[in-house]
Amino acid sequence: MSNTATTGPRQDNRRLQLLDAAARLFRAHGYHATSMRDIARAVGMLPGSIYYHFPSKDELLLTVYEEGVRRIAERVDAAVQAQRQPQQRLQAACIAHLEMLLDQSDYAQVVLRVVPDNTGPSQRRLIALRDQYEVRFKQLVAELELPPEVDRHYFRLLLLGALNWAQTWYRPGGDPPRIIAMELLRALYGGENQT
Amino acid sequence: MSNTATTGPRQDNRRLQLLDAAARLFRAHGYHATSMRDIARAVGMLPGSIYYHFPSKDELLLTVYEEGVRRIAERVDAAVQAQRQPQQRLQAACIAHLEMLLDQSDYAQVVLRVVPDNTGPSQRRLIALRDQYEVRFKQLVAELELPPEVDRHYFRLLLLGALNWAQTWYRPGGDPPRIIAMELLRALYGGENQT
Amino acid sequence: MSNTATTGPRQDNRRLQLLDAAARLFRAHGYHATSMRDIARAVGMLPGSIYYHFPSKDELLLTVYEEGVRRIAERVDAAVQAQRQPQQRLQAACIAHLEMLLDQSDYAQVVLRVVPDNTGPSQRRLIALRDQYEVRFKQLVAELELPPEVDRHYFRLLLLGALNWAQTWYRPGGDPPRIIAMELLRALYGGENQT
Amino acid sequence: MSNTATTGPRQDNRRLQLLDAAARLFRAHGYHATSMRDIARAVGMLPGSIYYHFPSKDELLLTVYEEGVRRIAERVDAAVQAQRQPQQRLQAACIAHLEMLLDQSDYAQVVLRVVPDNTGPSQRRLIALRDQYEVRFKQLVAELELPPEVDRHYFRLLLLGALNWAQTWYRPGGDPPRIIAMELLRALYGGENQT
DNA sequence: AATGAATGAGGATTCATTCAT
DNA sequence: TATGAATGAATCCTCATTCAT
Repeated sequence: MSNTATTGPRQDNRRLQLLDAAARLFRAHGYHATSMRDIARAVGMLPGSIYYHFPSKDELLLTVYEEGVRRIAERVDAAVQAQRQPQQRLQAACIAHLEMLLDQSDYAQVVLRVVPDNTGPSQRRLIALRDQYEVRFKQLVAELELPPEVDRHYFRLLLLGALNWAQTWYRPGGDPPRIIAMELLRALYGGENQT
Repeated sequence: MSNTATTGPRQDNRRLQLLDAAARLFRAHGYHATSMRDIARAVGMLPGSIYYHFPSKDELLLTVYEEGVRRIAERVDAAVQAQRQPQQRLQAACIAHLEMLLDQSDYAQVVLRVVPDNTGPSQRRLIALRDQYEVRFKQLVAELELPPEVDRHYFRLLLLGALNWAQTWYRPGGDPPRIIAMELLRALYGGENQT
Repeated sequence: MSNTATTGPRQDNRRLQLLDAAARLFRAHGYHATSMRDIARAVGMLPGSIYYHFPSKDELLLTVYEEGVRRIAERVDAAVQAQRQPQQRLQAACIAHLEMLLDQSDYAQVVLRVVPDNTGPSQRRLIALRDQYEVRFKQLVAELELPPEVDRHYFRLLLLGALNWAQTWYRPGGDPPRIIAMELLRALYGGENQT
Repeated sequence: MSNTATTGPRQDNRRLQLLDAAARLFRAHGYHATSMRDIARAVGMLPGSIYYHFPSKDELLLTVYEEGVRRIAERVDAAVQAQRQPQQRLQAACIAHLEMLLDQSDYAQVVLRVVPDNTGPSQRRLIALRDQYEVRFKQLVAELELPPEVDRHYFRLLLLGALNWAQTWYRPGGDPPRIIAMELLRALYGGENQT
């Protein structure tokens, strides 16, 4: 098990700085284009000093991933629990998901941006983490009323794909994530089923 | 302008081999994880020899991108022109798009898989190429009959996002791309508007 | 002078553990291939903590060397003193020497295995320690009856070389050290001089 | 198969320089204490440039080993073939062996000096090379007339051990290798069997 | 049209060691 | 007695690229 990002009893200050910097850089440039030197420089350390806190670049990514999943899941779960109606539960999830994804958390963005392919020995763990998060949406879609000819599997993939791909075209300054989420949902539901 | 892959009166044999190898490797491992050595080895050349054909790795990527856009656009355009009804024109486009993206063309896959971020000086050109391709969908959506409250901008982003994200979860052996495209569209249209 | 391992009125527990671990690892992997980390891990310490007990890796080696010489000398001396006849005194020395060297003491093995070359500033001390041990054999050979044309200097080098080199080809499970020592001596004496 | 050290049709100049430098440094400092930097500096190259000629440090060692065995075997075989009598054939072998070992060839010295232990993935090949060389001595000893109670296996180990260990105490300026070899043999044969 | 040989910078990682606590 | 955190230099090696031939 890799260490969780949440600190122990002590301050563990630099470890968190390190993790933050790694998340920011992985998100901005991808895994391969980010060097340990870059990360070290970002926190004012020497490259070798990172290895006191993390045994490898791969493990650093894994820890960022874990923390990313933890954070986005927390936010989405909280948003969902505040709603009763299936339709609104899903909407709340989408908004929270997109806000984390576009605006707020480098950690969460890494989870979707860094393709766990040829990133080292933790590949499978990364994929498992991602899947473990997406299970929520499987459930939310299951609760939903949908026309019988709609395959819920593809409905979920349609929705998540559209949300996740927003990372690609989103630019700060346009519509805020909340609006984007709602517009995408409106486009999806068409005229019917409106709240 | 870098030459397109089809340019050149002569055989230009090795150049094409080189492009094919680059496309295959960029698609499989990403830009940063693919080295010039890898590409050279794949065509039985020495790394230095690539530079007779291409001035840099960046330019190699750009050329693959251009060719990718050319190929997917060609296929999509042909599919669209075979249809008259807006609904079916869009459907045909989606199917062609997804087939290229998932199954058929390393070139096309690179266009979506390699995030043009910190991949070198051609960043902007890459993004422009991608955008230039997506214009087609803007037009196809414009022709479409849609409920008035649906924003056509977001409708397009929803659809393309869902299609493009399929790269992430698609595994050969599951439903073929054509079926996936149609299921996603059915999930999008819900019960209404059926052909 | 660095302290010998037995010095210290107190328990000096960790210091001894440290030496044992260092001896074991130096013997198994050599000086350069053994890191302070390895040694620390072997006794459940952090690398920095070693420096409370020893000022440097070099000094650690020196101490192991000293202890190695002390131990093998002790054993050989005891074995020799139990015999009267020159021939048998030498034989006893060879057996004790080989048993320590092949089987019993990591410390003793380090003395012969780690070539004191570019191992740090103690080089000369290490060589001196080794020489100081070998003096015993000079004496044992001096007592011996030998044909006049045999140079006692080379006789000693022949014998010690053969014994020490056994480290190279010895594998546990073959003849035990005692037998090896006696067979080598028999090969050396040929038919004559038999006890 | 690693490349042999003997040049191809071209000059292959730097490769040989590299091999020479590696042999010299491995002999002088051992494998672990010699860095690629050291080797590069010795031939006026940058460290990375070595990798054009050799794929790894381990392979460099392997090639030196191979060349070392080749050279010493060649010399020893030539010396042996010039003699008829078993006793003198062995003597010639010992002299040649020791001359290579002490004076002449860094390559040969590496074979005996660098313990193939924790030196990387070629360990077994290194040991095999060493064994393959020593087979000669098995044969030479087999031809020899020896008292029946002498085990020829141990006789060979005695002899080779004594010769090889000479590396440890030999200092230029003392008796030359030829004399040393003969003195060791005289010590071994005692008064009898003299030529 | 390509090779052989190299460059120089940078890749991740490990080293022995330090020192405030 | 030791730890936690770091240093600075070095480790082996790979990178994209160059250029005379």
